[in-house]
Amino acid sequence: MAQASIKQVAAIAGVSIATVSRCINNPAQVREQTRIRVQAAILETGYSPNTIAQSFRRGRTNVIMVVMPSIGDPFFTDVMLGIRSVVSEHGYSIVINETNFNTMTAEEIGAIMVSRQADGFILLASIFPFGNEVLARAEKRSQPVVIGCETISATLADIPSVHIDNVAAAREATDYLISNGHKKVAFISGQSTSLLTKDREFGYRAAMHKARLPIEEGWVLEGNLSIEGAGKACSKLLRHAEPPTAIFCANDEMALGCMHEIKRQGLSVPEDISVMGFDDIRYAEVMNPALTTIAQPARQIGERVAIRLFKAIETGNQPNNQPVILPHKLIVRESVTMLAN
Amino acid sequence: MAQASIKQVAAIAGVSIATVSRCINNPAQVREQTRIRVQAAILETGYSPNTIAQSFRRGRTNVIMVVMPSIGDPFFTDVMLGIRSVVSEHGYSIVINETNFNTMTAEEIGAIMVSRQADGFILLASIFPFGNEVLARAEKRSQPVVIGCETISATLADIPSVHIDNVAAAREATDYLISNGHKKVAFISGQSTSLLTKDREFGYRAAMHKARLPIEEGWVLEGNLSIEGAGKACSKLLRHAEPPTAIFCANDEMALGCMHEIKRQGLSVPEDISVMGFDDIRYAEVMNPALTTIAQPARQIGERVAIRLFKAIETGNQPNNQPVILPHKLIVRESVTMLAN
DNA sequence: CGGAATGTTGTAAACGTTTTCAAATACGGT
DNA sequence: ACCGTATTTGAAAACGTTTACAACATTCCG
Repeated sequence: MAQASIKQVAAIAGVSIATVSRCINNPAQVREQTRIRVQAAILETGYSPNTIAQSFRRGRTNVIMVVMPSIGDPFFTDVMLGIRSVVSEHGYSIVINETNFNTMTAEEIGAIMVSRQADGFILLASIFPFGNEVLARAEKRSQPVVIGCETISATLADIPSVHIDNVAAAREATDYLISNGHKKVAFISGQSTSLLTKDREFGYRAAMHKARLPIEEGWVLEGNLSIEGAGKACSKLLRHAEPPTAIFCANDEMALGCMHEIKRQGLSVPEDISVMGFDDIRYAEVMNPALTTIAQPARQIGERVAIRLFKAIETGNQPNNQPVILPHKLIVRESVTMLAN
Repeated sequence: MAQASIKQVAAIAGVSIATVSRCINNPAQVREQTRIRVQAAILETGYSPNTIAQSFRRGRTNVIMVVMPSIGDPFFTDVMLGIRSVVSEHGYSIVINETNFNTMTAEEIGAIMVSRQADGFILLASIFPFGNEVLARAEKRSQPVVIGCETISATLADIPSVHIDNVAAAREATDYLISNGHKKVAFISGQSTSLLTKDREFGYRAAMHKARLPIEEGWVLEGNLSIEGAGKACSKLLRHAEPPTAIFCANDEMALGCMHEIKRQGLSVPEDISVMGFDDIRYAEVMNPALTTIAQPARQIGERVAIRLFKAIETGNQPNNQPVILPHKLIVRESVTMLAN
């Protein structure tokens, strides 16, 4: 037997479908005696409303779509924790859409957003070049968009966002390395499409410049935010004519890749070379040596992003576009040490 | 201006909505001259079909729902890789539903599945007690279900599944510890609701028993598949009157937690105590010492699960219920060493 | 007891699409 | 030019809900 519809429930209970609908959505409105009859019919048929039909009719899905680089990234997973807590408080569900670390084109993302399966979007990935066009379409059907973690290009400055000050944090991290006597500091960035890691690179360069330290050709490399990518970059760094004494990675995952590669080459962290990460994922503390890094308030970012989104959904307006900047924190552990000389 | 509907496109192109629909879904069926006019109208209005309406009308969502313990778990993330590749080949999308490591009740999961938002389900989590009732409902509306990784309770034996032989793998892991001279081997399991880790515990017990090695009271503890949970369990183990010389963890995440705790207590792996994991997540190799563990063919599991699901979707039948058992592999690294004595 | 006010229910329209069926048109062959 | 066939199109129904509106029933008050 196929799934029961509201019609069959109505027939069995001897009422109209409107009454059944009211029993479900607004029980107070229907007489107790009727309600009991309908409840019985629902139980008997095993009826449950067809969500698709509901969404269709209501013009509302009660779904939030989160666009993120990868579900495998522990940092974004922590952000999701915050998002989820707020989203489920509002009785909404989450649909996750991965960009596979930004390899999806803006058009692909746009196509997905356009298909109207969500009432709002949270963008944790840099979608670039991300046309205003896509956002205009989202706005056209009043689907608010909030950006988390990522900074965004100037042309899209009017989209609300929640993130830390990546430039300042990277500067602080680099300063810490410098204050530990390191003069030769390398940087491993993310993909060139990731504006967020560009900001971190900018902070690194600023700190080096301020300390009047040169950045040798070949000290700034692109990992792809992965262990493997960083391993390759690190290997190049170690073979560099002027090898760095410290490596600053744009995320922890890459820092782990570096540490692994350094060990593989028979060197050790931090004795031979210091490594600094970014994000403070849960594996950072567990590493040996434990990873010195910058902590982001991941969960809190998630919460704030979601809160802003729901404000927009509920008021029907895009939230005000002032970016929310949350504090970061340098976490000193064992992977960076004072340069002996 | 709100989002254009098919009606407006039809009006602009001077055709019926049926023709517009055909232009999108079956272009060969419409005359080129007409098609061009319609295309122009689509471009002009920025029209894109309302997916909700399509799903509603078609009675098909083109969505697969994956129920998994946590998106933060690197192992399941790898399984997802396999699932995704197959699913997107079929032009379907994925909706992920987390059980937060099985803290969701079977009723909650059931409610989600029941809401008919997906054409099929992949269960990577042990949902227990998982009533036949829920599955019956899924069957009623012909939504096939395939289980991955998890073994399932006997009563549900007729659901198709894809997984490794967890009992044999755990036996092998334990045998490896024993063959390294370890006689005092502890085991940290997952939550009691996780049948999968029960199987691993069973394998561990079988190997110990076969080697005529006693399992002291307090050697089998419950972590909750997390770093923290394992840390606590490990700490108890280290304070045990008869402390083990090796700890076998039901997953790698917990093995990392153990290694961290052991280090925190001023001991070292593997000199003072050996640690063995399970899953071979990408962090296992990066650890220092690198983690000895059992590798599961995660990606392949994902692919096979998805393939079975689509076979069921396409034929309209539940796939045959023979479980597919994929091979596991012992990965020897550095965290287990021969017991000196 | 009349009527107003309130409470409860049913009818029917609407949401945007796909699809069946029939009608209309084009085309090829004589 | 005409018929038969193939191609192209349109009208209308259907999917399962929610909801505006109207109708009916009940209660309350004077």
